[in-house]
Amino acid sequence: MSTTPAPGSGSAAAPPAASQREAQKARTRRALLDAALDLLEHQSLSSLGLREITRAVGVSPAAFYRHFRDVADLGVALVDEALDGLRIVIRAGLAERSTDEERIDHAVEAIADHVRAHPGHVRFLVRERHGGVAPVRRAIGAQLDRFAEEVAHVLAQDAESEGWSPEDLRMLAEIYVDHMVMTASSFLQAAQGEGPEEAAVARTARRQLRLVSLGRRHWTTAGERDG
Amino acid sequence: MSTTPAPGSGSAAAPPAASQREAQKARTRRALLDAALDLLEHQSLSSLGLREITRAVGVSPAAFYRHFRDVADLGVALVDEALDGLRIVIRAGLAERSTDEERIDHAVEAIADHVRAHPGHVRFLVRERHGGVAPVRRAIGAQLDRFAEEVAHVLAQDAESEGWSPEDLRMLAEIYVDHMVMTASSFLQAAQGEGPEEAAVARTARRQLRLVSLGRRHWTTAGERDG
DNA sequence: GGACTCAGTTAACAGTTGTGTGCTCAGCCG
DNA sequence: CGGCTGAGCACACAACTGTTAACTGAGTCC
Repeated sequence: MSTTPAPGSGSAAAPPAASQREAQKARTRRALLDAALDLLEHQSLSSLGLREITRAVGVSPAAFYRHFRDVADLGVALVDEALDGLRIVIRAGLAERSTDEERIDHAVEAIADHVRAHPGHVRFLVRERHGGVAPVRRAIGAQLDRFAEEVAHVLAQDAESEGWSPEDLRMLAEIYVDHMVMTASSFLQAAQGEGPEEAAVARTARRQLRLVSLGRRHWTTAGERDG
Repeated sequence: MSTTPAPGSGSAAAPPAASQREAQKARTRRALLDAALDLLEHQSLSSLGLREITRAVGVSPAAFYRHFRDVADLGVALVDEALDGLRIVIRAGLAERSTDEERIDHAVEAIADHVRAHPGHVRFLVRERHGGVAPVRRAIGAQLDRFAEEVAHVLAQDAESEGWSPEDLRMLAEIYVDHMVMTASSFLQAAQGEGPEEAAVARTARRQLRLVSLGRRHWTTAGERDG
């Protein structure tokens, strides 16, 4: 049972005048979200039943409707939660470090930490990114899109990015974001004994990022054909 | 309703002495697989019901057991089908073309064609790669693993790969395989009006491959730190 | 302290699900 | 031809699903 707090709740999110009443409401809401996350370890959202969730929490099925319209609605709530955490971690890291080498090491380590701290949220994200529930899939897509835009913006401020078109920066950012998701997924598998161990995953991820970073350095001197 | 043949059935797969009896059996088996694929357009495997499939085909629920033990079992059958097709297409293309530019253009076009020809299979693959049904997830993982190994083997025969360790070749191959899956997924979204159009997806994919290819060319002259 | 709000309850609704048993009858084989 | 095999059928089973309705009672507000 995951009793870890929601990823976003680390720094911001002040308790909004909790009048014992809405405090209790918030607690069961959290319980529903957490129970859903636990159940989603072994299935995907489109097969997760409303009753299944309420049973795990210990409330009646009807109580669910006081918090969410749908299971899909709950899913969308989970998306926001899951990606807010990741964005904060990575963006802060990227902006500060100087050399490529440092940035790569830090980013990979940050991903590993995040996966260790919030495995449920990460699994949910990776699984439902292409999953069967349209609203959730769209929500994840939109969030990752926004994320890529931010990364592109950070990259634009590097000295190396001189002469890069916005389109190419965006393309590069998408490589990074996709790679991040894949790496997170690999860490997750490592954590539960499937596939290579965590150290090997980190090593491969670093090398891949280094190769991309190498391609980036030689891009403008070579590229610019193709329409 | 997809009435397209299975991806693998293009070149090999001779009809194994179809005695009208097992021919009919094979036909309903196909019907079950196709119906499942259609239904999976709007949901994921872990929520796909056995009765749902048989109802779509027009046979009784009990008939299902003559062909598959489980819905998960049917899923594994779909995995083999879906990846056999892709592997043949890509591997053939990669081995023949000479310059990077040609290979990239050809690979992206081959992916686009394959997605157009077998959207259901591709969607299934992308969706269930991280999906909630363990046997299917493992089957896809194993197949993609084998795929990456083959790509690494092809890459090893390039002149550019001199001095590359098997581990680094494998790392590079994984970039390519993951990128291929992501590209296929983007084409799929494009085909149904979500996200950028097909031409834009192809353009971005080509640029990304070009950047990776650039990193590859400068790898050995720069790399080889990190343990 | 009395009216009110509203998170959570109980009970019932009509469908649905996976699985088992025994049957039928077209196709195969000697 | 006659016997056998086995794909598909009809039917029944208990268990489960999402959703609605009316109700309860603790917390809030004036």
